[in-house]
Amino acid sequence: MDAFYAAVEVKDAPELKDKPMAVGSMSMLSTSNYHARKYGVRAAMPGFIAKKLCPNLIIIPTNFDKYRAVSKEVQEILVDYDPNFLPMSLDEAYLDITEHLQQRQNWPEHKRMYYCHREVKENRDDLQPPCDDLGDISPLLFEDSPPILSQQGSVHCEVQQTDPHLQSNEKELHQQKEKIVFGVTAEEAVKEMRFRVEQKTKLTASAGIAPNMMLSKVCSDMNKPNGQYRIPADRDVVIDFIKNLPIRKVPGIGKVTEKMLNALGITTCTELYQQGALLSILFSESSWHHFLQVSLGLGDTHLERDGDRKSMSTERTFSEISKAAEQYSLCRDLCHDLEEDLQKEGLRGKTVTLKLKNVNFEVKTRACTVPSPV
DNA sequence: GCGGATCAC
DNA sequence: TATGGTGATCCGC
Repeated sequence: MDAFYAAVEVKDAPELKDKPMAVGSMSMLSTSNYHARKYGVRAAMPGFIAKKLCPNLIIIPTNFDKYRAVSKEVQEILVDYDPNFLPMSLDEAYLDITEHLQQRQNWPEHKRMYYCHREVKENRDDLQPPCDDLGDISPLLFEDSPPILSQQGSVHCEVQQTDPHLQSNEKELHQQKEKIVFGVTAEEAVKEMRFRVEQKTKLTASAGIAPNMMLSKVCSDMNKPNGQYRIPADRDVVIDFIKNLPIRKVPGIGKVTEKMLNALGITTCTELYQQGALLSILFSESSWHHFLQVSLGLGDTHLERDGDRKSMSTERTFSEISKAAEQYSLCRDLCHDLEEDLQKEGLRGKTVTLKLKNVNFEVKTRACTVPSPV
């Protein structure tokens, strides 16, 4: 989902739409809308710094319950394409649409047909002119260059307008429907998926289509926001795509690894491959193996669902305190919170770690076993 | 087996 | 004023 938390908040408070805004607090932002990003305001940035970059930034506190509810709506659509899909967070998931595509080849048109519903207010003297209501309408299908319909490969996609008179005159609103038929290719299926998500939630999503998870993740960033990108299952195309790909784009290669590889003169995946011998000496076997896989465009093709959780923890950042009583009090609060979390999953007799964390120092209690009952 | 480092979100 | 919280993995010891 594009700028998910921010998009949800803007949807619920349309006056924010054209303003730079972010979700989070003065201490930490979760995400920002695209207006704010123009100023360099990014996720994981402290709000007070974001404010220096963009003094007009509006910061909305997080409403996780809302995001969870929207996330559920989206996931109800994803199930149709892969009942075994793998959510990575509230706004991101992997799907294996191999089987869906096989089925889809034989689907008659009506199973790939959707009505684009759009609420149109009747002209009334006490209402604003209808053109001012366009804010309610999906940019997806009604902007001058609609991203989904104008993308390559959309030739299978038809848009027809039904007779508006058939639907009109229902109280103050009438439904103006447009019929859309999606094709049978992977791209069409994914466009359909994103179309349904936007129709249902009024939020846009981006997608990557590729032969494995690593590549699809990278692809999903290519045409963000509100776009998609496909790498066909073709060795030459994959190699070509990987060739100039900055290693930092690869999931699993973070800031630290990037710096280490940069120090070796490695910036792209081609260089990653070329330095294989050096890497096999400097890094562990498994790291080297991972680098090699990446540099060849290889990745997991199987969506493995996580098993049981392996740990549960609670941590809190606090301002510097030196009084023992206050420190103990914090410990007790942490223990209490962790106990509650354990209760929620009915976990007892598990090993837990309590962690006290401060900017300048970190105190860790030893792991202990939660008595049963706590 | 543990803790530190790293990473994703 | 002010830089988060949770879970996973890898690796050295």
